[in-house]
Amino acid sequence: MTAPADPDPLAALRASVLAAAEGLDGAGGGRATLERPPKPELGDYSTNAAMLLAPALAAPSREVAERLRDALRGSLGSSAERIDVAGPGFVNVFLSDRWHREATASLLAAGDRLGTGRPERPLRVLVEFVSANPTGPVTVAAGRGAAYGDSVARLLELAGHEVEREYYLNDAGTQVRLFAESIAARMRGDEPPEGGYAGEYVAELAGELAARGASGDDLDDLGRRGTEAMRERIEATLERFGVRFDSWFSERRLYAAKLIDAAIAELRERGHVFETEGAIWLRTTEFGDDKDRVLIRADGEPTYFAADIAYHRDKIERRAERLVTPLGADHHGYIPRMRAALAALGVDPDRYEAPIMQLVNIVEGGQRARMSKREGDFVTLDELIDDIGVDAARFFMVQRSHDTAFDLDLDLARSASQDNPVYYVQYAHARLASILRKAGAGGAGGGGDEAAFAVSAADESSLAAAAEPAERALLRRLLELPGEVRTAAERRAPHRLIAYAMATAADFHAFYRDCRVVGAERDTEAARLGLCVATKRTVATTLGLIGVGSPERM
RNA sequence: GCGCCCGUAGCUCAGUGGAUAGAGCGCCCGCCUCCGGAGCGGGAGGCCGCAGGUUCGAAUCCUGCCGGGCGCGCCA
Repeated sequence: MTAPADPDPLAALRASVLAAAEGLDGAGGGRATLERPPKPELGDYSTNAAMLLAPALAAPSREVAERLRDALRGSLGSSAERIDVAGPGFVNVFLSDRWHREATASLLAAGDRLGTGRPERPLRVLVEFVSANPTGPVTVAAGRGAAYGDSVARLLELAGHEVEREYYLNDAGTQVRLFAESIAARMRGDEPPEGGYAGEYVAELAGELAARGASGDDLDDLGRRGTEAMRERIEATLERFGVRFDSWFSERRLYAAKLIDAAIAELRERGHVFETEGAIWLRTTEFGDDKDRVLIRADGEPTYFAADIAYHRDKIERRAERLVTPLGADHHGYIPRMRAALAALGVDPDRYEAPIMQLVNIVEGGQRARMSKREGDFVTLDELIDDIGVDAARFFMVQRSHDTAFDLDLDLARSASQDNPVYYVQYAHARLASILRKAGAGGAGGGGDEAAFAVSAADESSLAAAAEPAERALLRRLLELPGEVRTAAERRAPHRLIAYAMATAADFHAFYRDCRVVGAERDTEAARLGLCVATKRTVATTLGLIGVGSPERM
């Protein structure tokens, strides 16, 4: 019974462990983990299942572990070389040469679909991100949201979900009016109004718009032209950053299509709307919010919240099953009311997810750059890219959990550009490319022959077993990719990929040190070249998820 | 005052119940007749904020406290 090229050998191994645990008739085995022991001498993989089962079986965990070990000996057969019980009841598995050979073959058979997931139930996910007001350039803070949101979108796609990237354009309302007034003031040669936009770009924009015949008297027109000009700039910046949207959803469209009225009508119909003090309110306290919220102000204008309800209702009507909406930390107080609004519409609020983006401080010369858009005193994403490049910018911004505020030290990012972590990973990729070129597997004219080579190497019978510890360590690392992608996608945690990429690069460098590839004995060379091909694809895939390039040469 | 987030090595941060807590940077010591030294190996450096609790086992879960960030508008 050969099951060659199992698409995910680790998943298969985990399934065997779970099946064996279930066979012991205890409850609670479902939470069992399959992980790597802290020391390689302890085994290739380890499970804690016995300790979880012990209470239900009313038996000492060591004893349960021994029974589990016996069951696994039967089910794993020749895949396992040895199975131990250790410590309080860990079951440690040492896998055989055969298993390693099959695992290598499976990596190569996966081709460029490496890491691709197939969830039990693929979801339609709408990732709305950046959504910065079109009243100024993209700031670094918004850039972090862009890097994060785009990586989450890429992750969800690779994990097998259907993803739409959307930018919500606040091209209506108070801020746009202020923006228009600021432009008009500059056209007259005046200072912008109190609370207006003081940035130099406003003056430049005023000049451009005047040259194109815009009038300083028509604020609606100025607002429209001004926000459209900024939108184009924003789009260009994000494009440069490697971020592209499937759709730009205009707030103005909500008004034009009477979607706000429709949303409020539905809320009223469902009995959650009331009027007092001349305003129209939504009773969000009924759904866990700590105070009720205004939908229509006493002056008759809908609030931002009302527009946002209409927008999210529209997302639901477009059949989005999950609404992933990274928000700046200063908006986190907004989440309970949005959840309440969705609940009031009869929508499960858990479909709405708002990961909170904590601050990123740009530090230069030991000082924090200020980033107030209205005061025009900020670092733009374009400036950051000019400074440290797209790859470093995306790598650094995704490196840390979205939930953690961190300092991005420009001096460090610049001066470290030789020893930058991003180059560490990219260097591994370039080195791999070089080895494959040397071996003739990369082909002189490009990577075309690499795939053909991989296919021929995917026949496990031609491969030597990975015998060296460094080979096995690298192989096991590569096998983790599907699980890493799944976990990172589920947790909306692309920063895990950085850690994985670094670990993969480190394992590769150790392998490179210990294992001669080109010129090794025939089966060994084939196996090692196969490992190189798979490693190169793994690194490229992982970096690709972060939007970082994988150079063939550096 | 209330709510959310954070507190882990000198610095920036990983680690959402497992074995002796990790990475990068910085510091110290080694390694290029050999597939790329943008690399590798070794070392120093930790009351995982504090105090209780839960359990076979806690950086991880619960409670309280201390410290920091961000919110608490008929602004967006």
